[in-house]
Amino acid sequence: MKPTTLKEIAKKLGLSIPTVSKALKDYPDVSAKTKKLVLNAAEELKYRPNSFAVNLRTKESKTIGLIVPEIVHYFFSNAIKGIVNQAEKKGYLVIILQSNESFELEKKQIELLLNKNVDGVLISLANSTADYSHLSKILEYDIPLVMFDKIAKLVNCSKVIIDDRKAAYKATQHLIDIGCKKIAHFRGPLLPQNSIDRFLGYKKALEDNNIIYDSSLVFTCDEMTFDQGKNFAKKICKEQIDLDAIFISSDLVAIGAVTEFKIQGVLIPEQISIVGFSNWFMSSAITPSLSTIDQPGYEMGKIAFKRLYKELNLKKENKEITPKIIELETELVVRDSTK
Amino acid sequence: MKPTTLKEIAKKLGLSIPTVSKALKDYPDVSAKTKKLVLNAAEELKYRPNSFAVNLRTKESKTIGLIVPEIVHYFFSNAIKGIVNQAEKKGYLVIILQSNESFELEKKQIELLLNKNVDGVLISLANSTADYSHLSKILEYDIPLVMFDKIAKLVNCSKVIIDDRKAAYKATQHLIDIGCKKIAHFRGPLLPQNSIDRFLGYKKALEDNNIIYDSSLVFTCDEMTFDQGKNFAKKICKEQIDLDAIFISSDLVAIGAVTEFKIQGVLIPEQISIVGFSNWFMSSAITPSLSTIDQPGYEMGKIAFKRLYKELNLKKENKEITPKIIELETELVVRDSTK
DNA sequence: CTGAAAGCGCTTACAG
DNA sequence: CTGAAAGCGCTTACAG
Repeated sequence: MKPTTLKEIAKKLGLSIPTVSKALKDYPDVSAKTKKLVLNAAEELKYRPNSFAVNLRTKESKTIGLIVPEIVHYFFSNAIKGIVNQAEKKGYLVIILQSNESFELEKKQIELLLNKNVDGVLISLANSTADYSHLSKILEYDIPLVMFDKIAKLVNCSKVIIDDRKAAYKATQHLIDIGCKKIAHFRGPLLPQNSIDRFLGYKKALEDNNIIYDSSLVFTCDEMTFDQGKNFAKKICKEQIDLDAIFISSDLVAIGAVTEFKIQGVLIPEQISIVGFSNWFMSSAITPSLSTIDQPGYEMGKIAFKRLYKELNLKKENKEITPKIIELETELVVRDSTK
Repeated sequence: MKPTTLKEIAKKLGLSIPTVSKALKDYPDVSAKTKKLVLNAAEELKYRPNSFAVNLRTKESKTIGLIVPEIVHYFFSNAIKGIVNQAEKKGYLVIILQSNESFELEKKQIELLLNKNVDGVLISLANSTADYSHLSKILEYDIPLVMFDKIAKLVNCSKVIIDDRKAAYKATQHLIDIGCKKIAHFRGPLLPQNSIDRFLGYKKALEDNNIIYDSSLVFTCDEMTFDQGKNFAKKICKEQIDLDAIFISSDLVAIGAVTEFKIQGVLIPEQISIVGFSNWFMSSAITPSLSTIDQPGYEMGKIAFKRLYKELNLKKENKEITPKIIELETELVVRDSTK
């Protein structure tokens, strides 16, 4: 079945194409009678505007691009969900791309989105992204850009983030409050701002409580996996590293650690208290349930889109866009691993 | 910065628009000298074809639509990943939508995709989808459609599936082989083909082994959640239901059950052997590790796109599309919960 | 080898 | 109230 065009409706009714177009768009200068005729014919012929033509005329596609480092992550798939749902509500469709934590891929994908003429871009950066010219390029083309969670401070666009430093501080302070003195930290990779900030928050909490920072208690994960958690836990047991608590930058890693500690017979929280990060749904399910920082993925996605939507509209009205940093509150969720 | 058009390049070089267009597309009837000139100018002016105009001319957008019931599911996010990666390789972009297991939303979203003039559609159905006219509509517009995992047998399009019945049979047979005699089943909701087939495979295995099917041993989950698993396990303990094995249609539900059984002091696999379904990454992580059926999500997504790609090309060549059912092999992964 | 012409399907400013 | 005209930016068949 071929799609119907305005031309066909016009021909059928003996009207001109502009009149049909205007009738369908309910322009005030078309007679009610004509409108009715056109509407009926459109219905009958199952008219559907050719979006390619509309895009070309209006210079917008009502489509945005989204790049995340990894789709298969509870946090990101939740963020995607928030973005997609919100976008749909506002009449926007979302093209999704995954950088796979690769800087090179991320650059290529931004090219793809620019070639596609998306109206705006939402991005959470790859861990390996160290240069930001590909992002500046988006801005140069006057395409609204909003970064969320994994951001680059140096890029002058709106950002939706949590205060990682504060959240990490809160987590560490909690461990101190329940009496822990030798607090280790499993941190994320070196480059991403999040891991840096979480590490700094951890360190600051120690300092503020007069606990001497000991770099030998900081373990750096190159990948945030279950096995990393297991392995570090194994190492701690094997080398009998003396500690009574760990603040771990990711629930998945934390659950790996908890699993290994259980196997090794280490009691949680009696011997080691643990706080994770993200409030992955499994953290409430495991035994002992995991204390953690709730990182609102769905909410972040939703708000990132909302901000982008605002900028999209500002642009349409030729108003200036002033980048905005939106910081969402995080909450410490206390569970059995710190009781 | 305004995007450069062919017109601008033509003007700059004193050439016509068609010549510039052909030079950029490396047509053989343009002189090498002109090509060089044009290529240089295009580079310098950062020319990028206006995709809206290209779409309108070529009548294709190199974009496909994807609808899944739920983005935040390990299986689906993996399938999405497979689709997006494969599509990118073939020069296609993917618009993603989530039906939220709602039939109504699914219908609306198909309208959105048709309005968008996507080149093809990939879909995994909502549990509540009971009527298929919205899917037939896609086919009526000659838009290639491929369903994966959650399919409707009645729709005449290509499908990528696993043999759920066979997989369930395999899982149940394994429980029988290790000596279990009173085998329960936690099944999924009533409507989806998958839950039906898995149930039938379970039943068939019992029959083939002369074990009498007992409907009181079948527990129906309305949602496949951790808590459902916990709750059914709790019920089994409380009512002291006599069984020595359970085949559970989802790893998440199975892990919920395992967690509850551990709390209740039921030994796995000594008292109850358990086989899950999907091979979620956590199933190898928990203790005891969970035997399960490996359901290749990434692979299914990849192959679904490949099939769609094939149909997209057949359509371009005006060749007829013969729907194809592609069945992927599943494997039983034996772990500690059945040893 | 180059370019004038037509057209993809729509929208909108303008004339009548 | 209706329609002829122009144009969005490109591609392609055709003339020269």
